[in-house]
Amino acid sequence: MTPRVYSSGNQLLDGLPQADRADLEADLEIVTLAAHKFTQSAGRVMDYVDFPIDAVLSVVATLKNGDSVEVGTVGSEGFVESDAALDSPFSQRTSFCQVRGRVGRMSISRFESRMTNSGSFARQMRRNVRASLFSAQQFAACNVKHSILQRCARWLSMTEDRVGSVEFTLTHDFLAIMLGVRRPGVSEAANALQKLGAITYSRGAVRVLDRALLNATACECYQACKHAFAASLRE
Amino acid sequence: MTPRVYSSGNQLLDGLPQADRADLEADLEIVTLAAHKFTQSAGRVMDYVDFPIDAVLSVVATLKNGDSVEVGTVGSEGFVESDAALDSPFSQRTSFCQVRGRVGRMSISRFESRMTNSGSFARQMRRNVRASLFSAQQFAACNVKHSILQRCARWLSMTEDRVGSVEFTLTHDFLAIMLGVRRPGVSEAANALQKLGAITYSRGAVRVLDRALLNATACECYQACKHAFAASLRE
DNA sequence: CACCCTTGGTACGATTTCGAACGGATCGTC
DNA sequence: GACGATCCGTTCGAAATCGTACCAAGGGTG
Repeated sequence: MTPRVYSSGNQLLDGLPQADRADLEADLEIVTLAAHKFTQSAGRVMDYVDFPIDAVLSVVATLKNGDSVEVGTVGSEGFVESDAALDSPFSQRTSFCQVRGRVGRMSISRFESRMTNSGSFARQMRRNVRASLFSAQQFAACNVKHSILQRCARWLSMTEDRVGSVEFTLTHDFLAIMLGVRRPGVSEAANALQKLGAITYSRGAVRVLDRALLNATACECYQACKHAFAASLRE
Repeated sequence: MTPRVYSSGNQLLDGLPQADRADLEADLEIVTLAAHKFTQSAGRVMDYVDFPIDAVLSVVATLKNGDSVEVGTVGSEGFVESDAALDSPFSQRTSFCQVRGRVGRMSISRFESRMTNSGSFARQMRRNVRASLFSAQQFAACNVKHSILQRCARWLSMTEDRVGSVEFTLTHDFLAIMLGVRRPGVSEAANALQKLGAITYSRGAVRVLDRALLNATACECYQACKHAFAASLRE
């Protein structure tokens, strides 16, 4: 008989050695987040760290004029916010729930305690930070080199992977903010994707019809980030 | 009589507690890098880590079509490459010397040994990674929201701070690659900055005439990154 | 001094994206 | 079933940026 091992639903946690997972359940509060619910604020002390289960969180950089641009997308492959694994209780960025779902929430004190007391835990978190850094860098290049259509397809591909469902809710307006472009720019791109047969789109609900086509329409940044996160879980 | 304490010229190292600095000299080889000399390659094992003294290094993301975009600038406030502080001997990105000068070079094995054996060393490195992450995220937003003129001014401001001299060498062509734009785009912006009286520019040599004006022409991202790196050294 | 190579000023039309606005369609609510 | 709010398709001219190309000036080299 195999021993029952707690499974949180977050890949980062579930990839930890059994010793770390044994007492994990007590440190995690399962919280269901509504779409657009904020989870961290830039410059504020973090009270907790979130390990998404089926929620998708977005990390954004906010400019002085109020514009926000997405600088990271986090699903069950990661956690929010990276700063906690870099010896800081302050979040440098704002984050919120992009697609409704559950997260495993750990108090910052328990997180920090695990960081100091478990080498395997600390390494697992840092490997994820590494992928997040890679991802932010990739976005920097992507934002200046790829078209709105490519970036839309990239975003939808990344989100589909994280949601784990071909359908999820998202308005053009919101996606435009994430990509740092105008709303009609997204509408045009979304329409093009619809005409291609890659997706259908209706009143804030996306459905991916042809995943391969969607992925192929996305720029290389989709695969690059996917591989970076996969590698960070594997190694 | 105050004890003679080794000073490397790199702020990150010189900000370490005395215990860490005591035997630092033996682990550092002072290397003078020529402009455009590569120091790390994406996907390759790192042999060493560089702590710039008066050199300025650039970290770039390279796309499949060969285009490179700068995703990090590193002077004496930091080190290259962050991945070493994130439990990985592999560099995720390519880096090279942007402005000729000296770096303190430490073998990856000595670096890793210090990371495991000195908490203060590890914390100092991770605080810098945190600033690098912030910076990469800021670039992502900047690249999609700010004009070429603003980004040129940002780049020149950042580099002037790191070089520690009002004059340094840099061609329009190279700056265009870093910013991910066309060379004539940079020429126009550089010309505008020259007409404003912020800089002079001639055959690959920039001279900053009016630092305040240059900084003011730059987007907020200049100050944001500056503060992030300053805070990472202070805390 | 003649040459060549690097550097950067400038111009061209093409393309993308912008900012702003209008209007139609769908949905929830009363 | 009427209403208001949300969502999105579409359009407009304006602006930024692109890709490409050509040429002039400066500097190094032989």
